[in-house]
Amino acid sequence: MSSADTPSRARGASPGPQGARPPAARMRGSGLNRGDQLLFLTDAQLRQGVELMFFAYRDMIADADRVLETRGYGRAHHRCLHFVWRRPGMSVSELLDTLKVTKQSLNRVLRQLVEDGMIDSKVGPSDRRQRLLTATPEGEALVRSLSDAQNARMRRVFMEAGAEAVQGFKTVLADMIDEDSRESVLALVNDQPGA
Amino acid sequence: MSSADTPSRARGASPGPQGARPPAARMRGSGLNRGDQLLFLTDAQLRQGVELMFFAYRDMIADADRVLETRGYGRAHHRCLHFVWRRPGMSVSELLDTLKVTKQSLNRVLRQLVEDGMIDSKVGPSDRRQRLLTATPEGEALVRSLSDAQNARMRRVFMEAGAEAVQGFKTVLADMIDEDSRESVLALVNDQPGA
DNA sequence: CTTGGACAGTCAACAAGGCTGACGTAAAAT
DNA sequence: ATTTTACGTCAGCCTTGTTGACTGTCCAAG
Repeated sequence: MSSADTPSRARGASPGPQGARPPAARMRGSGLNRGDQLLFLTDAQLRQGVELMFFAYRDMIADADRVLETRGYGRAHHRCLHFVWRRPGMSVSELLDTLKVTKQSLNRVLRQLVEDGMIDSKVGPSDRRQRLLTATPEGEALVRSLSDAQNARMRRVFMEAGAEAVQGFKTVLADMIDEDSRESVLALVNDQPGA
Repeated sequence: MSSADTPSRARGASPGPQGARPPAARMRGSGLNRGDQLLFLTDAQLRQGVELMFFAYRDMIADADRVLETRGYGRAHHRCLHFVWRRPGMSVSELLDTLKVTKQSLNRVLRQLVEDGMIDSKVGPSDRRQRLLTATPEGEALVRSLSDAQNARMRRVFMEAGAEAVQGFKTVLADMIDEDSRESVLALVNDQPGA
């Protein structure tokens, strides 16, 4: 079924992942639009992308884990609290849709967070079936300390990589999101908190 | 070390991945072109990076999950089998180090994979304490169908984003890896399978 | 040689956080 | 008014993470 070396023709290429090695053949100015270079997208190159996602995610997550551990929370609490903070007043089902987990998984950690006073849950005014969620001041404080941990890494990386690389990074990640949810996800991601 | 032309000042920043909504502070028409603007690395921009990693990883992983489900395996099996396939003959502790999980988590799934004939485990010839792991033909077949699922997404994304974006993507991810393990991880990632 | 420590891997028991299914209640549809 | 649908909750199961105790192997000091 597949390919050891199926080169699918594409524009795009990336000689080596990190900037440590000098870019091999760049082929600039080939006369093609947009990404410019026409080159082979081998399975090996795609595999590199997947593996890099794994390792980067693994290490990025670890920053927050260290903070969570001191509070007795896990990753599930983090995700839940983070998005509630991002969208104050969101309902449980909106949160479910964002996290793509089941109600029960969410409910367990959500209940803890409410009991612990990190999240405030109140019955929806127009639709009383809903529970509208908001982060309390304590919840916000925790979100902030979690963000700080991860932002430190991000800040270093973004500075080292430079603006163009960061732009590319964001473009690729945005494209990687399922098309169904992409629009709403990007609306969330790009929404300014203070606004 | 790793990167290209990195100024110490925050050069960088990417307004938004792609416009689902033109975010505030776009600085368009400032006379500086994209990539060259010197701009502040705000917390909001860092937060976008973290959130995009979450969503992209979530959806990327889902591709493989669908395949795994049909075989009765989970993500842990996937990771384990994948890296054994990448480094035939690797020992259990090397694998532990790659995955950064504890022995027992690994051992459970590893045992299943060995029992199911996906991985071959043999005593190390020079050091009989070691168990050297290799993917069997069946294991390789499974790895391939898992890769196919994820590569389809990667291929589309890489083509759509273009070569430069892909380059930036890989640069940023590589920088995001813990410095301690970065070198060895990149050696693994960049290692060509057929070589 | 042998003994003690370090290292590789295994096994047992437990916790976190996924999942499905059953259920009560509120809103909508008939 | 009654059925149907949607939202949130509760109970129970399974995967996969963790720590701790254990076996077997290697190597170095006595």
